[in-house]
Amino acid sequence: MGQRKSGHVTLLDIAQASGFSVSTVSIVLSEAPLSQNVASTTREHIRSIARQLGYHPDAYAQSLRRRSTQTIGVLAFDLSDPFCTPIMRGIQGTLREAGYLPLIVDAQAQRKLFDSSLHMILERRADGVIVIASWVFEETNLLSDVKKNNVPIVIIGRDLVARGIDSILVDNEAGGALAARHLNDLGHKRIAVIRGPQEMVDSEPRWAGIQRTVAAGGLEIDPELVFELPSIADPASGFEGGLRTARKMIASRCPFTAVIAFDDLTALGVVRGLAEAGLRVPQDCSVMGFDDVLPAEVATPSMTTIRQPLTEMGCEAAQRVVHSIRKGRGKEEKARLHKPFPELVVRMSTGPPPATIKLIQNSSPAELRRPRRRAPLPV
Amino acid sequence: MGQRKSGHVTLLDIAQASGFSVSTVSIVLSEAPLSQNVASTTREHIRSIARQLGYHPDAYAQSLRRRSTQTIGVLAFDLSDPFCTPIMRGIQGTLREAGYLPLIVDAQAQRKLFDSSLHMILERRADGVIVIASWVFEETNLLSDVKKNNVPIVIIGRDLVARGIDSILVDNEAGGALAARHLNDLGHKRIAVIRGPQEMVDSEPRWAGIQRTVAAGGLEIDPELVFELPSIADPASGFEGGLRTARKMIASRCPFTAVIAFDDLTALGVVRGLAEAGLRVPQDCSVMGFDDVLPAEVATPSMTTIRQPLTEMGCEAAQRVVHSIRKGRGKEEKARLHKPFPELVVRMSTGPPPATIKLIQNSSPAELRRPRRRAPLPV
DNA sequence: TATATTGATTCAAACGTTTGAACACCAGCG
DNA sequence: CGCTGGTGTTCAAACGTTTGAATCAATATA
Repeated sequence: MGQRKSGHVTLLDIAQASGFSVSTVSIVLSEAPLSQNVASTTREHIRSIARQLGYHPDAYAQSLRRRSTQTIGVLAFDLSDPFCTPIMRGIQGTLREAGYLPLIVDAQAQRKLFDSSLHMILERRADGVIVIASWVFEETNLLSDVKKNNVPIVIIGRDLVARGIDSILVDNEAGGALAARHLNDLGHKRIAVIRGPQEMVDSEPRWAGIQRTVAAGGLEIDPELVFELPSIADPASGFEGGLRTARKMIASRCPFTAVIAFDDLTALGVVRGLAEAGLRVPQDCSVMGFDDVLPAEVATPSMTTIRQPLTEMGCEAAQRVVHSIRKGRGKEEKARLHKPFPELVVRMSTGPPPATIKLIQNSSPAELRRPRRRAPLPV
Repeated sequence: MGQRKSGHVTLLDIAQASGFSVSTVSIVLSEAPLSQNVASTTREHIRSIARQLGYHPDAYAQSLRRRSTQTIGVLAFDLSDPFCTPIMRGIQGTLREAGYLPLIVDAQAQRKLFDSSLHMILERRADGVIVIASWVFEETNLLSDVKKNNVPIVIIGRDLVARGIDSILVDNEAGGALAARHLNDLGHKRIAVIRGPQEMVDSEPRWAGIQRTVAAGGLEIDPELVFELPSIADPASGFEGGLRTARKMIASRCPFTAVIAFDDLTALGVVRGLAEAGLRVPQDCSVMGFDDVLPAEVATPSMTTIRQPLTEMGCEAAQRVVHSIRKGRGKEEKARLHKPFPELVVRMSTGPPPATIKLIQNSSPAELRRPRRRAPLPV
């Protein structure tokens, strides 16, 4: 057959097989403007041979010559995290429309892979970069290499405007407020909160939003009911963290009727922990998550949660890079922060508080043992 | 700065900045064997300039020249399906070790994207291809183009040995048997089965395995309790399908104490449907899934399921392509089928059957209405 | 002194494309 | 006959690398 040593069919193969020159073949197959001038018989002939030989143009050679790859590097902190997938959807949809190809890279929740992945993207000459960040995110100075090679970059899940990088980050404060408001409206007075691990930037503003709202309702959160997930490297740790925290919560015997968890997986862990203790959701205790990922939707009871507009965020990110690219490489615009609004999704895991708080059914019923009073929290 | 019109720092830039030739710079930076001969002062000088300018070699130019991309195309039918993610993990881990880069492509559960994605992979000159198939999988003749360009290919989730393609597919028959056996051991006599949509190849053997095992126990499955998911294009349809089927099941008033669902998402749908009718899992009815994906694990009650060794399957696939590549391009080995064994994972969604079957609590209790006797099913 | 040997560096061709410029042919026009 | 203007095709350079062969000192060997 027409195989070269490389094993791939090239223009030269087709040229030889058809009797025309490489140029002509190229012009025909790439449908260059000049191809109008090529005799239609020739065109057909060349095309048929190409089909027959199973020719596919070499994207590498093309990009080298054209000096543009039409490619956007997409660096996801962990492709197996259900949080990433709707974002990817959004990105891919938009990129496709714009005629760009995503170069998907998975950091697999490993810090060290972040750096090498970025390297890779640079070497692949992506025309732009989108980073989906999360707890596993190295403040790598490779980001400045990206700028040095003036490749536009957008980051989702982190505010890096200060470093001159376009950022997209949900309004966490509003999200926290939304959650607190919902429980407030249902009549909950004793709400437990599981904060995210310290290094997560989302954690603080969500907590602030919760506090602000609870305070507005004339209440406060009992400090004994505030927990924090441990710093983690482990990706599926959300669920485990929630489970363990729930156990702790119950063991502490400090009464509560609702839990706001840091994210959906954590919330699912809490549900499990409550179930272990014989507590039903939402009859005995309401549980809320954050993000709205698939497992939250398909669990029973389905999870009430604060939905991040993940798909839209992906679209937005893609639009921005593409825009930056088209705008022209030199044009340094001021980096902007986009703060989409989250949305309350009421499902089945929340309801009115129980008439009496039963804490642990199988041991001494410690109903309503009021905890010692504490000083109000600092604002 | 040292920016060319392309906006990327090249060897030439460094050559000019350092006063050495492009060759020398290349030899130093790519750490070619010859670089031993280069004066160490020169080496350092060149390296420092490269660092300073933020140089990254152009993977396109490199691959073009080296005639090898060290890249494996990975075509996933739907990256947002939790089924894919452990496979991807396995693939990526193994590829990384072997020094290959995955070129991840997402068909986003759209048939038409399959073709263009394969095109893309060919154009990107992947040294090999791994396809993760499922219901959305076009029997595209592009697969023969892949062979024409003699790129080794492995498919997961489909048996395409007949077409000369290495295949990896879980032993579905054994899986079905495992599930049936488990329920049998627990003492269930009236088992409902939700088969997969017709076009899914997994469906038939699973059903065969179930039947074989049930028959071995001297029982049979009531044909009234056999359902089939509709043919679907929609990806998240598993859950919906399970939910709807459960409703139908309950409405039919034909008694059952356990359900074997086609996959985990379907099983979660069933749980929801049962809950709607006030039935508890596993006290009133046991439910089993298949695959063992994340949502099954974090649901409460956690889902008893038949685990596919997805990560291992990914590893295996990667090893095979890499092996085929190393083996040499021409060497046409006979295509093989790898049939990994599934594993029963007992969790909380299954238990002994209830003493009395309560079907729908709020309407007339149709306990144990025995269905009309049927002829035994064909083996 | 002539000739290997080694060390440090460079030449130049090649990888598979694209594309501006050039070429060869033919028709029609003055 | 010399021009102009198509039409159909090819030349050759370029994209950024890599690499076998070549170059050129300087030093060691005969």
